[in-house]
Amino acid sequence: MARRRGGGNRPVRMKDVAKDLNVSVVTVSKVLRKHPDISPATRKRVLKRIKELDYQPNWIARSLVTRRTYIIGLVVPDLMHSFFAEIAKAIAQKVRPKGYIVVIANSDEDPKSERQEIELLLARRVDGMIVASAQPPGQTGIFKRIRGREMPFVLIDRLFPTLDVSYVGVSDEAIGEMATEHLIERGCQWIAHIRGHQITTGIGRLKGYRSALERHALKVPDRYVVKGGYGDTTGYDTMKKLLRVKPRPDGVVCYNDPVAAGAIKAIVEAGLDIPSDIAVIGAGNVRYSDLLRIPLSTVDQSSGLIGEQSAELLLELIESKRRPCPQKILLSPKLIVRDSSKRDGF
Amino acid sequence: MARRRGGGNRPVRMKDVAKDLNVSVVTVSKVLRKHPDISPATRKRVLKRIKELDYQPNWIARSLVTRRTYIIGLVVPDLMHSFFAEIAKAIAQKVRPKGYIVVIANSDEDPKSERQEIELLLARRVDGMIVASAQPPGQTGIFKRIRGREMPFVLIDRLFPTLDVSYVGVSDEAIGEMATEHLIERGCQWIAHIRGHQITTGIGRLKGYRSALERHALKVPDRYVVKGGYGDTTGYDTMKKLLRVKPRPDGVVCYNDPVAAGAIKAIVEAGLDIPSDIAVIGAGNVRYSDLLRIPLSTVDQSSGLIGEQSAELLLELIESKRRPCPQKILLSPKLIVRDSSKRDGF
DNA sequence: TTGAAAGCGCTACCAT
DNA sequence: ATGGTAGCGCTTTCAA
Repeated sequence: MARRRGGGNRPVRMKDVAKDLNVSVVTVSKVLRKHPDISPATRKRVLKRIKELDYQPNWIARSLVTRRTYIIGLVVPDLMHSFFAEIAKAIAQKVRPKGYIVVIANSDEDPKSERQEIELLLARRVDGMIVASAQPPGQTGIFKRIRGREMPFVLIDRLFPTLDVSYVGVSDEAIGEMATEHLIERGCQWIAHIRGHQITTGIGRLKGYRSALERHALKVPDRYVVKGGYGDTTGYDTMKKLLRVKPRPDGVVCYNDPVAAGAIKAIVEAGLDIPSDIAVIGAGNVRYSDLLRIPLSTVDQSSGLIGEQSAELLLELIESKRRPCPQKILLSPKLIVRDSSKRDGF
Repeated sequence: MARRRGGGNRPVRMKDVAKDLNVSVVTVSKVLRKHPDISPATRKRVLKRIKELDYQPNWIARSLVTRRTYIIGLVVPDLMHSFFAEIAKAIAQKVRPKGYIVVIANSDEDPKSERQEIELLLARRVDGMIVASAQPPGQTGIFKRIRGREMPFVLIDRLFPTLDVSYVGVSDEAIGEMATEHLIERGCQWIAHIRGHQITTGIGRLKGYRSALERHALKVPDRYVVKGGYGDTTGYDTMKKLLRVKPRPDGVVCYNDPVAAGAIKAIVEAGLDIPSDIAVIGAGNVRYSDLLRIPLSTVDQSSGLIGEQSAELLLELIESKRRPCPQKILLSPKLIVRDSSKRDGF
């Protein structure tokens, strides 16, 4: 007994368990995989010895045979953005009970780096991938490559409409519309938009902003739409410019919460009141939005749900023999009203 | 040629490359691992065919032989806290060039869940682990287990002094001292402390707070130290209590930035001015600290550096034959002065 | 410089 | 219900 514990201290193998019990390796293997045709007596003996020896199955060896790694790859533009961190967390939670682990890759919002990360995951033979892509709208080559490898994958957050693949996210157009609609209801007349440079999501929100205005027959000149970029600080600088536009905007729809936070700072510094002079709304409902001096109204993108649903979709793709058709899940945005937009209507 | 591309579309193997070229599998293998004794001619032919067939080595098979997975496990209490997200990012960046991928596990600040995650990584035979532990101070069993498995690992952020293991982080005592010292310099007399419940880091910062006061012969009664907990909102409630203490504190050292953000909110709501009535300082220098209405002074813990250094340490442990002795790296905290503490001294 | 053989630890398949 | 055999795709060793 207690063999292999000497020189080298290598981990216990099935063979060791089997030998101790005078059964075959196959029997042990079957017990581990809960195979039905094993007598209760043998099963018990095996289980007992396994515990005694602290045996742990070798995933690598198993993977080699089954061609399954039980690893899921997640590619995000920026783990530091709490939106993606939350998605990552939700995914990990969802797949863990099924035995999968999650490898997170950062693309840093760079298309090329994203492609490299995906190649790496491909080479590692993960069982499936979830990608919030930083590719520009037309660039779908990498996704075709993934599909060519017959690797299950799900896109999240950033939609590529021309592509027939599974997707989970919130309609950006709906986000833009909902935010704008809200400010209109609150009596804003001159609603500006700080748009994101991130083409795929930025365009959608801009479109939503425009269609909401249109529906309410509000004419707002183009100079009310300004580029805000993506970073934390850009909202600040952009808002400063916006304050010089005449007539001064009385409402601002921001691409996302970080941008909105910057905008708020600029408005307050200019000595104006939020929301009575200018109402502000963001998108994403990131964690700290409530902690800003003026708590920020926002459109929630239910990041947790995105994570859960995409994980579920992916597991289906992985575990079903016949590949189900790609499915696009559009989640509804939710309006969160805080102080930054709490002004009376007319 | 182009064999194995038919039924099933299984990935190309070394064998396929070899057969096409009339060389042995071993030769191909050697080329891939840059083994010296291969003629330049053969090498070139092999490389060419590999590219043509888009061959990718099977990591699983390789792992089975070499007993190396090239996977590193990272266990953090909360990926949503940008402090840990940044560490994760830095680690991934550091180890990637060497071919490692990183699996991130969340413990949700729960000791038991952390132990389970660690067990999982152990079972997966990762090459090494980096953990920011949520274990209470005395509980070192799980670390001994990791060591028993001869698994290289590095502790970060949370130090366990009784344990002789590698560690990278900032001295919590130094953080507490630096923050307190700063408020003293700015002329605060009645400095309160909102402490964290997180025993291992909370205790250290509290200690630093106390010793700074002592050095300056400032007597501050115990009622100036209150429990703030760990979440985002607790700083708010705690600060409210603190405002009723007489004489009213004119400075608050907060356990971390999220707590400080809540405290700021409470102070402003009470109609008091920051920093002239009360100066506030946090710790962690999280991303949004600059975006709060009153930009928050803080003690930076250089999360990026923690990631880099711990990764470096771990790689050393993994890649050196003879295990180097455990090394404890204490990084220096850095003071970041923003508006929340910018008041004149006396 | 090249390659045949053995084996990493497991599972699949088919006898018994 | 149990087990022998044959791999999975690679690296290692050693002989040629």
